[in-house]
Amino acid sequence: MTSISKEDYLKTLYLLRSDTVSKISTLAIANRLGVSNAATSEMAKKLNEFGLVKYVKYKGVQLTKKGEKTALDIIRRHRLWELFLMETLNLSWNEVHEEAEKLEHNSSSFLIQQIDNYLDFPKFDPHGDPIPDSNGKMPEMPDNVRLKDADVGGVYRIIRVDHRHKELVDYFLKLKLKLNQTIELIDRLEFDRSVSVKLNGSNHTFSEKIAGMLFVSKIK
Amino acid sequence: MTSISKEDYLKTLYLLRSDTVSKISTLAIANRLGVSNAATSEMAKKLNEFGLVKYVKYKGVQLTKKGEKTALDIIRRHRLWELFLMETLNLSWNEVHEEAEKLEHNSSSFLIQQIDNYLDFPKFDPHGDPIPDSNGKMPEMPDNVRLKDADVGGVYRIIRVDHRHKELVDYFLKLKLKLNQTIELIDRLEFDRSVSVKLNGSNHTFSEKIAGMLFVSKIK
DNA sequence: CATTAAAGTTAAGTATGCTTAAGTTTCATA
DNA sequence: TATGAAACTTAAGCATACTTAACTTTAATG
Repeated sequence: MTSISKEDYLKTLYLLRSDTVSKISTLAIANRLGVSNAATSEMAKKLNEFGLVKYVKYKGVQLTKKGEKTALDIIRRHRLWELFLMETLNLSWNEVHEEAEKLEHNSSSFLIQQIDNYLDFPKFDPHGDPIPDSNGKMPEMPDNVRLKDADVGGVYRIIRVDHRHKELVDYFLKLKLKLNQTIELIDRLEFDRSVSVKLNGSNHTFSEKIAGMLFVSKIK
Repeated sequence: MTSISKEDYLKTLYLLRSDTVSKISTLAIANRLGVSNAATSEMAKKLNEFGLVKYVKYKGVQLTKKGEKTALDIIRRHRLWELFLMETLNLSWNEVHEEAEKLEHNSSSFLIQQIDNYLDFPKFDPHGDPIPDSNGKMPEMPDNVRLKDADVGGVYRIIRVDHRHKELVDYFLKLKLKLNQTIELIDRLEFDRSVSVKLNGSNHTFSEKIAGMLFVSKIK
Protein backbone atom coordinates (compact mmCIF):
# COMPACT_ATOMS: atom_id res chain seq x y z
CA MET A 1 0.00 0.00 0.00
CA THR A 2 2.86 2.37 0.66
CA SER A 3 6.14 2.37 -1.21
CA ILE A 4 9.40 4.26 -1.08
CA SER A 5 8.08 6.90 -3.46
CA LYS A 6 4.88 7.38 -1.52
CA GLU A 7 6.83 7.67 1.71
CA ASP A 8 9.01 10.35 0.14
CA TYR A 9 6.01 12.35 -1.00
CA LEU A 10 4.41 12.19 2.43
CA LYS A 11 7.63 13.16 4.19
CA THR A 12 8.09 16.08 1.80
CA LEU A 13 4.56 17.28 2.42
CA TYR A 14 5.26 17.31 6.13
CA LEU A 15 8.56 19.12 5.78
CA LEU A 16 7.21 21.76 3.40
CA ARG A 17 4.29 22.80 5.53
CA SER A 18 4.51 25.54 8.09
CA ASP A 19 2.44 26.80 11.01
CA THR A 20 0.32 28.78 8.61
CA VAL A 21 0.35 26.72 5.41
CA SER A 22 -0.63 23.10 5.17
CA LYS A 23 -1.84 22.98 1.56
CA ILE A 24 1.22 22.40 -0.60
CA SER A 25 1.31 23.02 -4.32
CA THR A 26 2.28 20.18 -6.61
CA LEU A 27 5.04 22.41 -8.00
CA ALA A 28 6.65 22.82 -4.58
CA ILE A 29 6.65 19.07 -4.04
CA ALA A 30 8.02 18.41 -7.50
CA ASN A 31 10.87 20.88 -7.00
CA ARG A 32 11.80 19.44 -3.65
CA LEU A 33 11.76 15.86 -4.90
CA GLY A 34 13.40 16.61 -8.23
CA VAL A 35 10.63 15.09 -10.31
CA SER A 36 8.27 16.57 -12.85
CA ASN A 37 5.09 18.32 -11.99
CA ALA A 38 3.16 15.70 -13.84
CA ALA A 39 4.53 12.96 -11.62
CA THR A 40 3.43 14.89 -8.57
CA SER A 41 -0.11 15.42 -9.85
CA GLU A 42 -0.42 11.74 -10.55
CA MET A 43 0.89 10.78 -7.14
CA ALA A 44 -1.39 13.30 -5.42
CA LYS A 45 -4.33 11.52 -6.98
CA LYS A 46 -3.15 8.15 -5.73
CA LEU A 47 -2.35 9.32 -2.21
CA ASN A 48 -5.80 10.90 -2.12
CA GLU A 49 -7.40 7.56 -2.98
CA PHE A 50 -5.43 5.91 -0.19
CA GLY A 51 -6.70 8.54 2.24
CA LEU A 52 -3.19 9.75 2.97
CA VAL A 53 -3.74 13.27 1.63
CA LYS A 54 -6.60 15.53 0.73
CA TYR A 55 -6.08 16.64 -2.85
CA VAL A 56 -8.29 19.03 -4.75
CA LYS A 57 -7.29 19.67 -8.32
CA TYR A 58 -5.54 23.01 -8.78
CA LYS A 59 -5.82 23.65 -5.04
CA GLY A 60 -2.87 21.83 -3.55
CA VAL A 61 -2.21 18.76 -1.42
CA GLN A 62 -2.68 18.43 2.32
CA LEU A 63 -1.77 15.57 4.63
CA THR A 64 -4.61 13.78 6.38
CA LYS A 65 -4.19 12.52 9.94
CA LYS A 66 -3.32 9.13 8.48
CA GLY A 67 -0.81 10.61 6.03
CA GLU A 68 0.76 12.69 8.76
CA LYS A 69 1.23 9.60 10.87
CA THR A 70 3.15 7.90 8.09
CA ALA A 71 5.19 11.05 7.42
CA LEU A 72 6.15 11.32 11.08
CA ASP A 73 7.21 7.70 11.10
CA ILE A 74 9.53 8.25 8.14
CA ILE A 75 10.98 11.40 9.69
CA ARG A 76 11.51 9.48 12.91
CA ARG A 77 13.37 6.76 11.02
CA HIS A 78 15.49 9.27 9.20
CA ARG A 79 16.55 11.17 12.29
CA LEU A 80 17.20 8.09 14.38
CA TRP A 81 19.40 6.64 11.65
CA GLU A 82 21.36 9.88 11.40
CA LEU A 83 22.01 9.96 15.11
CA PHE A 84 22.81 6.26 15.25
CA LEU A 85 25.40 6.49 12.47
CA MET A 86 27.01 9.51 14.07
CA GLU A 87 27.15 7.85 17.48
CA THR A 88 28.42 4.47 16.40
CA LEU A 89 30.57 5.25 13.37
CA ASN A 90 31.56 8.82 14.17
CA LEU A 91 30.30 10.06 10.84
CA SER A 92 29.94 13.78 10.35
CA TRP A 93 26.91 15.99 9.84
CA ASN A 94 27.53 15.83 6.15
CA GLU A 95 27.89 12.11 5.82
CA VAL A 96 24.74 10.87 7.50
CA HIS A 97 21.94 12.60 5.64
CA GLU A 98 22.25 10.80 2.31
CA GLU A 99 22.57 7.43 3.99
CA ALA A 100 19.51 8.08 6.11
CA GLU A 101 17.52 8.99 3.02
CA LYS A 102 17.78 5.38 1.94
CA LEU A 103 17.87 3.63 5.29
CA GLU A 104 14.63 5.31 6.42
CA HIS A 105 12.75 3.24 3.86
CA ASN A 106 14.58 0.01 4.43
CA SER A 107 14.48 -0.98 8.07
CA SER A 108 11.80 -2.75 10.05
CA SER A 109 9.90 -1.07 12.89
CA PHE A 110 11.60 -3.53 15.16
CA LEU A 111 15.03 -2.33 14.11
CA ILE A 112 14.03 1.31 14.56
CA GLN A 113 12.82 0.51 18.07
CA GLN A 114 16.14 -1.13 18.84
CA ILE A 115 18.03 1.91 17.62
CA ASP A 116 15.78 4.23 19.63
CA ASN A 117 16.42 2.11 22.66
CA TYR A 118 20.19 2.01 22.07
CA LEU A 119 20.24 5.81 21.85
CA ASP A 120 18.10 6.05 24.99
CA PHE A 121 15.09 7.62 23.28
CA PRO A 122 16.69 10.84 22.08
CA LYS A 123 14.53 13.90 21.47
CA PHE A 124 16.77 15.62 18.90
CA ASP A 125 18.92 14.47 16.02
CA PRO A 126 22.50 15.63 15.32
CA HIS A 127 21.28 18.74 13.49
CA GLY A 128 18.93 19.68 16.29
CA ASP A 129 15.80 18.49 14.52
CA PRO A 130 13.19 16.95 16.80
CA ILE A 131 12.67 13.18 16.60
CA PRO A 132 9.04 12.02 16.78
CA ASP A 133 8.51 9.31 19.38
CA SER A 134 7.08 5.90 18.52
CA ASN A 135 3.57 7.33 18.82
CA GLY A 136 4.35 10.07 16.35
CA LYS A 137 4.58 12.83 18.95
CA MET A 138 7.10 15.56 18.10
CA PRO A 139 9.13 16.88 21.04
CA GLU A 140 8.73 20.60 21.69
CA MET A 141 11.56 22.73 20.38
CA PRO A 142 13.00 25.21 22.90
CA ASP A 143 12.18 28.87 22.16
CA ASN A 144 14.42 29.84 19.31
CA VAL A 145 15.01 32.30 16.51
CA ARG A 146 17.12 32.30 13.40
CA LEU A 147 20.44 33.93 14.12
CA LYS A 148 19.64 36.50 11.44
CA ASP A 149 16.73 37.72 13.57
CA ALA A 150 18.50 37.58 16.94
CA ASP A 151 19.24 40.65 19.08
CA VAL A 152 22.57 42.43 18.85
CA GLY A 153 24.38 42.02 22.13
CA GLY A 154 22.52 38.82 22.93
CA VAL A 155 24.18 35.58 24.02
CA TYR A 156 22.71 32.48 22.46
CA ARG A 157 23.03 28.72 22.30
CA ILE A 158 23.05 27.03 18.89
CA ILE A 159 20.23 24.51 18.90
CA ARG A 160 19.56 23.68 15.28
CA VAL A 161 21.27 23.85 11.91
CA ASP A 162 19.59 23.75 8.52
CA HIS A 163 21.69 21.10 6.82
CA ARG A 164 20.12 20.97 3.39
CA HIS A 165 23.10 22.66 1.77
CA LYS A 166 26.15 20.44 1.85
CA GLU A 167 28.57 23.26 1.11
CA LEU A 168 27.30 25.28 4.04
CA VAL A 169 27.54 22.36 6.42
CA ASP A 170 31.12 21.86 5.25
CA TYR A 171 31.80 25.48 6.15
CA PHE A 172 30.26 25.00 9.59
CA LEU A 173 32.35 21.87 10.10
CA LYS A 174 35.47 23.86 9.23
CA LEU A 175 34.57 26.45 11.86
CA LYS A 176 34.09 23.60 14.33
CA LEU A 177 30.62 24.92 14.88
CA LYS A 178 28.57 22.44 16.93
CA LEU A 179 25.20 22.20 18.57
CA ASN A 180 24.93 23.68 22.06
CA GLN A 181 27.86 26.00 21.55
CA THR A 182 27.51 29.53 22.81
CA ILE A 183 27.36 32.23 20.18
CA GLU A 184 27.35 35.96 20.86
CA LEU A 185 25.82 38.41 18.42
CA ILE A 186 28.29 41.28 18.44
CA ASP A 187 26.93 43.44 15.67
CA ARG A 188 24.73 43.63 12.59
CA LEU A 189 25.45 45.77 9.53
CA GLU A 190 22.26 47.35 8.29
CA PHE A 191 23.87 47.56 4.83
CA ASP A 192 23.40 43.86 4.08
CA ARG A 193 22.15 42.55 7.42
CA SER A 194 25.32 40.53 7.85
CA VAL A 195 26.18 39.70 11.44
CA SER A 196 29.41 39.56 13.44
CA VAL A 197 29.48 36.85 16.03
CA LYS A 198 31.84 35.45 18.59
CA LEU A 199 32.14 31.67 18.50
CA ASN A 200 34.75 29.43 20.11
CA GLY A 201 36.63 32.55 21.15
CA SER A 202 37.01 33.84 17.59
CA ASN A 203 35.06 36.42 15.64
CA HIS A 204 33.28 35.60 12.40
CA THR A 205 31.03 37.41 10.01
CA PHE A 206 28.05 35.61 8.52
CA SER A 207 25.92 36.83 5.64
CA GLU A 208 22.21 37.15 6.34
CA LYS A 209 21.64 34.03 4.31
CA ILE A 210 24.03 31.98 6.42
CA ALA A 211 22.67 33.48 9.63
CA GLY A 212 19.26 32.33 8.46
CA MET A 213 20.40 28.72 8.61
CA LEU A 214 21.33 28.74 12.29
CA PHE A 215 18.67 28.51 14.97
CA VAL A 216 19.62 29.82 18.38
CA SER A 217 18.07 29.99 21.81
CA LYS A 218 18.64 33.04 24.03
CA ILE A 219 20.77 32.58 27.13
CA LYS A 220 20.97 36.27 28.09
CA MET B 1 22.81 -0.17 -14.61
CA THR B 2 22.34 -2.39 -11.62
CA SER B 3 19.27 -2.40 -9.40
CA ILE B 4 18.08 -4.13 -6.28
CA SER B 5 16.59 -6.98 -8.32
CA LYS B 6 19.70 -7.45 -10.39
CA GLU B 7 21.83 -7.45 -7.26
CA ASP B 8 19.61 -10.13 -5.76
CA TYR B 9 19.90 -12.33 -8.85
CA LEU B 10 23.68 -12.01 -8.86
CA LYS B 11 23.96 -12.75 -5.16
CA THR B 12 21.72 -15.78 -5.56
CA LEU B 13 23.81 -17.08 -8.43
CA TYR B 14 26.88 -16.86 -6.26
CA LEU B 15 25.25 -18.56 -3.30
CA LEU B 16 23.76 -21.38 -5.36
CA ARG B 17 26.96 -22.40 -7.04
CA SER B 18 29.31 -24.97 -5.62
CA ASP B 19 32.85 -26.12 -6.21
CA THR B 20 31.65 -28.33 -9.02
CA VAL B 21 28.65 -26.46 -10.44
CA SER B 22 28.71 -22.87 -11.65
CA LYS B 23 25.93 -23.04 -14.24
CA ILE B 24 22.69 -22.49 -12.41
CA SER B 25 19.27 -23.36 -13.83
CA THR B 26 16.68 -20.63 -14.06
CA LEU B 27 14.37 -22.84 -12.01
CA ALA B 28 16.81 -22.96 -9.10
CA ILE B 29 17.15 -19.19 -9.11
CA ALA B 30 13.41 -18.70 -9.33
CA ASN B 31 12.77 -21.02 -6.40
CA ARG B 32 15.36 -19.34 -4.26
CA LEU B 33 14.11 -15.84 -5.02
CA GLY B 34 10.43 -16.72 -4.86
CA VAL B 35 9.65 -15.45 -8.34
CA SER B 36 8.36 -17.18 -11.43
CA ASN B 37 10.55 -19.01 -13.85
CA ALA B 38 9.58 -16.57 -16.54
CA ALA B 39 10.92 -13.64 -14.55
CA THR B 40 14.22 -15.44 -14.16
CA SER B 41 14.55 -16.19 -17.85
CA GLU B 42 13.91 -12.56 -18.67
CA MET B 43 16.41 -11.35 -16.11
CA ALA B 44 19.03 -13.83 -17.32
CA LYS B 45 18.75 -12.27 -20.75
CA LYS B 46 19.27 -8.78 -19.37
CA LEU B 47 22.17 -9.71 -17.12
CA ASN B 48 23.75 -11.40 -20.10
CA GLU B 49 23.50 -8.17 -22.09
CA PHE B 50 25.15 -6.28 -19.26
CA GLY B 51 28.00 -8.79 -19.27
CA LEU B 52 27.24 -9.85 -15.70
CA VAL B 53 26.40 -13.44 -16.55
CA LYS B 54 26.85 -15.87 -19.37
CA TYR B 55 23.45 -17.18 -20.31
CA VAL B 56 22.74 -19.76 -22.95
CA LYS B 57 19.10 -20.61 -23.46
CA TYR B 58 18.08 -23.90 -21.86
CA LYS B 59 21.64 -24.31 -20.55
CA GLY B 60 21.69 -22.24 -17.38
CA VAL B 61 23.22 -19.05 -16.08
CA GLN B 62 26.80 -18.51 -14.98
CA LEU B 63 28.40 -15.46 -13.37
CA THR B 64 31.10 -13.69 -15.34
CA LYS B 65 34.09 -12.19 -13.54
CA LYS B 66 32.28 -8.86 -13.55
CA GLY B 67 29.07 -10.40 -12.21
CA GLU B 68 30.97 -12.25 -9.53
CA LYS B 69 32.56 -9.02 -8.39
CA THR B 70 29.17 -7.43 -7.93
CA ALA B 71 27.83 -10.54 -6.17
CA LEU B 72 30.75 -10.53 -3.76
CA ASP B 73 30.19 -6.89 -2.99
CA ILE B 74 26.56 -7.53 -2.10
CA ILE B 75 27.49 -10.51 0.03
CA ARG B 76 30.10 -8.39 1.76
CA ARG B 77 27.50 -5.74 2.50
CA HIS B 78 25.06 -8.28 3.82
CA ARG B 79 27.49 -9.95 6.16
CA LEU B 80 29.00 -6.72 7.45
CA TRP B 81 25.54 -5.36 8.22
CA GLU B 82 24.62 -8.55 10.08
CA LEU B 83 27.70 -8.37 12.22
CA PHE B 84 27.36 -4.63 12.79
CA LEU B 85 23.77 -4.94 13.99
CA MET B 86 24.66 -7.79 16.29
CA GLU B 87 27.62 -5.93 17.75
CA THR B 88 25.96 -2.57 18.26
CA LEU B 89 22.34 -3.45 18.99
CA ASN B 90 22.78 -6.92 20.40
CA LEU B 91 20.35 -8.41 17.97
CA SER B 92 20.18 -12.17 17.66
CA TRP B 93 21.08 -14.52 14.83
CA ASN B 94 17.45 -14.53 13.83
CA GLU B 95 16.87 -10.82 13.81
CA VAL B 96 19.68 -9.61 11.59
CA HIS B 97 19.24 -11.56 8.38
CA GLU B 98 16.03 -9.95 7.16
CA GLU B 99 17.29 -6.47 7.94
CA ALA B 100 20.53 -7.11 6.11
CA GLU B 101 18.58 -8.29 3.06
CA LYS B 102 17.37 -4.73 2.62
CA LEU B 103 20.30 -2.78 4.00
CA GLU B 104 22.75 -4.52 1.65
CA HIS B 105 21.13 -2.68 -1.26
CA ASN B 106 20.76 0.64 0.45
CA SER B 107 24.05 1.85 1.82
CA SER B 108 26.92 3.63 0.12
CA SER B 109 30.34 2.06 -0.33
CA PHE B 110 31.62 4.71 2.02
CA LEU B 111 29.26 3.57 4.77
CA ILE B 112 30.22 -0.05 4.26
CA GLN B 113 33.89 0.89 4.58
CA GLN B 114 33.14 2.70 7.82
CA ILE B 115 31.34 -0.34 9.18
CA ASP B 116 34.20 -2.61 8.12
CA ASN B 117 36.59 -0.29 9.86
CA TYR B 118 34.46 -0.09 13.02
CA LEU B 119 34.40 -3.89 13.19
CA ASP B 120 38.14 -4.02 12.57
CA PHE B 121 37.95 -5.81 9.22
CA PRO B 122 36.30 -9.03 10.36
CA LYS B 123 36.74 -12.20 8.34
CA PHE B 124 33.56 -13.99 9.39
CA ASP B 125 29.99 -12.93 10.08
CA PRO B 126 27.88 -14.00 13.08
CA HIS B 127 26.87 -17.26 11.39
CA GLY B 128 30.43 -18.11 10.48
CA ASP B 129 30.10 -17.14 6.84
CA PRO B 130 33.22 -15.56 5.35
CA ILE B 131 33.10 -11.82 4.56
CA PRO B 132 34.75 -10.80 1.28
CA ASP B 133 37.22 -7.96 1.74
CA SER B 134 36.91 -4.67 -0.11
CA ASN B 135 38.71 -6.20 -3.09
CA GLY B 136 36.24 -9.05 -3.24
CA LYS B 137 38.59 -11.63 -1.80
CA MET B 138 36.90 -14.33 0.27
CA PRO B 139 38.75 -15.41 3.42
CA GLU B 140 39.64 -19.09 3.54
CA MET B 141 37.35 -21.20 5.68
CA PRO B 142 39.13 -23.48 8.17
CA ASP B 143 38.93 -27.18 7.31
CA ASN B 144 35.44 -28.24 8.20
CA VAL B 145 32.74 -30.85 7.70
CA ARG B 146 29.05 -30.97 8.30
CA LEU B 147 28.36 -32.45 11.71
CA LYS B 148 26.34 -35.19 9.98
CA ASP B 149 29.57 -36.37 8.32
CA ALA B 150 31.86 -35.98 11.34
CA ASP B 151 33.58 -38.88 13.06
CA VAL B 152 32.03 -40.59 16.07
CA GLY B 153 34.23 -39.92 19.04
CA GLY B 154 35.62 -36.73 17.55
CA VAL B 155 35.79 -33.41 19.34
CA TYR B 156 34.88 -30.43 17.18
CA ARG B 157 34.45 -26.70 17.22
CA ILE B 158 31.30 -25.20 15.69
CA ILE B 159 32.42 -22.77 13.03
CA ARG B 160 29.39 -22.15 10.86
CA VAL B 161 25.62 -22.44 10.98
CA ASP B 162 23.26 -22.60 8.05
CA HIS B 163 20.73 -19.98 9.10
CA ARG B 164 18.28 -20.12 6.23
CA HIS B 165 15.62 -21.77 8.34
CA LYS B 166 14.32 -19.47 11.03
CA GLU B 167 12.74 -22.24 13.04
CA LEU B 168 16.00 -24.12 13.23
CA VAL B 169 17.95 -21.04 14.29
CA ASP B 170 15.37 -20.50 17.03
CA TYR B 171 16.02 -24.03 18.19
CA PHE B 172 19.77 -23.42 18.22
CA LEU B 173 19.23 -20.21 20.17
CA LYS B 174 17.18 -22.14 22.72
CA LEU B 175 20.04 -24.62 23.13
CA LYS B 176 22.39 -21.64 23.60
CA LEU B 177 24.42 -23.05 20.77
CA LYS B 178 27.02 -20.52 19.64
CA LEU B 179 29.94 -20.31 17.25
CA ASN B 180 33.26 -21.62 18.55
CA GLN B 181 31.64 -23.86 21.11
CA THR B 182 33.05 -27.33 21.51
CA ILE B 183 30.84 -30.19 20.43
CA GLU B 184 31.58 -33.85 20.89
CA LEU B 185 30.13 -36.48 18.61
CA ILE B 186 29.19 -39.27 21.01
CA ASP B 187 27.34 -41.61 18.70
CA ARG B 188 25.51 -42.07 15.42
CA LEU B 189 22.50 -44.34 14.91
CA GLU B 190 22.76 -46.14 11.61
CA PHE B 191 18.95 -46.45 11.65
CA ASP B 192 18.35 -42.81 10.67
CA ARG B 193 21.85 -41.39 10.85
CA SER B 194 20.84 -39.20 13.80
CA VAL B 195 23.71 -38.19 16.07
CA SER B 196 24.15 -37.81 19.81
CA VAL B 197 26.35 -34.97 20.84
CA LYS B 198 27.60 -33.34 23.97
CA LEU B 199 27.27 -29.58 24.01
CA ASN B 200 27.50 -27.16 26.94
CA GLY B 201 27.76 -30.15 29.25
CA SER B 202 24.43 -31.65 28.14
CA ASN B 203 23.58 -34.37 25.70
CA HIS B 204 21.40 -33.82 22.66
CA THR B 205 20.24 -35.82 19.69
CA PHE B 206 20.13 -34.18 16.31
CA SER B 207 18.46 -35.63 13.24
CA GLU B 208 20.67 -36.05 10.18
CA LYS B 209 18.94 -33.04 8.68
CA ILE B 210 19.79 -30.80 11.61
CA ALA B 211 23.32 -32.18 11.81
CA GLY B 212 23.65 -31.18 8.17
CA MET B 213 23.18 -27.55 9.08
CA LEU B 214 26.12 -27.34 11.46
CA PHE B 215 29.69 -27.04 10.17
CA VAL B 216 32.40 -28.13 12.53
CA SER B 217 36.16 -28.14 12.59
CA LYS B 218 38.02 -31.03 14.18
CA ILE B 219 39.93 -30.33 17.39
CA LYS B 220 40.86 -33.94 18.18
C1' DC C 1 -13.21 42.33 -17.03
C1' DA C 2 -10.45 40.37 -20.87
C1' DT C 3 -5.93 38.72 -21.46
C1' DT C 4 -2.06 36.08 -20.68
C1' DA C 5 1.73 33.97 -18.23
C1' DA C 6 2.34 30.83 -14.71
C1' DA C 7 0.67 26.93 -12.48
C1' DG C 8 -1.28 22.67 -12.77
C1' DT C 9 -3.35 18.49 -15.16
C1' DT C 10 -3.94 14.94 -18.59
C1' DA C 11 -2.40 11.94 -22.11
C1' DA C 12 0.78 9.11 -24.33
C1' DG C 13 4.87 6.75 -23.94
C1' DT C 14 9.02 4.45 -21.42
C1' DA C 15 11.58 1.30 -18.20
C1' DT C 16 11.60 -2.17 -14.69
C1' DG C 17 10.14 -6.26 -12.96
C1' DC C 18 6.70 -9.03 -12.05
C1' DT C 19 2.50 -12.43 -13.43
C1' DT C 20 -0.07 -16.29 -16.07
C1' DA C 21 -0.66 -18.91 -20.14
C1' DA C 22 0.96 -20.86 -24.19
C1' DG C 23 4.55 -22.79 -26.60
C1' DT C 24 9.33 -25.03 -27.11
C1' DT C 25 13.32 -27.83 -25.75
C1' DT C 26 15.56 -31.32 -23.20
C1' DC C 27 16.34 -35.75 -21.53
C1' DA C 28 15.24 -40.06 -19.16
C1' DT C 29 13.20 -44.19 -20.31
C1' DA C 30 10.28 -47.53 -22.48
C1' DT D 1 14.98 -43.90 -31.00
C1' DA D 2 10.30 -42.07 -30.16
C1' DT D 3 7.80 -39.91 -26.52
C1' DG D 4 6.04 -37.52 -22.68
C1' DA D 5 6.95 -35.08 -18.48
C1' DA D 6 9.76 -31.70 -16.64
C1' DA D 7 12.34 -27.76 -17.54
C1' DC D 8 12.56 -23.68 -19.78
C1' DT D 9 11.30 -19.64 -22.80
C1' DT D 10 8.25 -16.41 -25.02
C1' DA D 11 4.25 -13.57 -25.26
C1' DA D 12 0.84 -10.72 -23.46
C1' DG D 13 -0.55 -8.09 -19.72
C1' DC D 14 -0.17 -5.53 -15.24
C1' DA D 15 1.55 -2.10 -11.62
C1' DT D 16 4.60 1.55 -10.37
C1' DA D 17 6.70 5.66 -11.24
C1' DC D 18 8.73 8.35 -14.15
C1' DT D 19 9.16 11.49 -18.72
C1' DT D 20 7.63 15.09 -22.38
C1' DA D 21 4.08 17.43 -24.80
C1' DA D 22 -0.36 19.18 -25.12
C1' DC D 23 -3.97 21.11 -22.83
C1' DT D 24 -6.72 23.54 -18.96
C1' DT D 25 -7.24 26.49 -14.97
C1' DT D 26 -5.96 30.22 -12.13
C1' DA D 27 -4.97 34.70 -10.94
C1' DA D 28 -2.37 38.97 -11.61
C1' DT D 29 -2.49 43.03 -14.43
C1' DG D 30 -3.61 46.68 -17.90
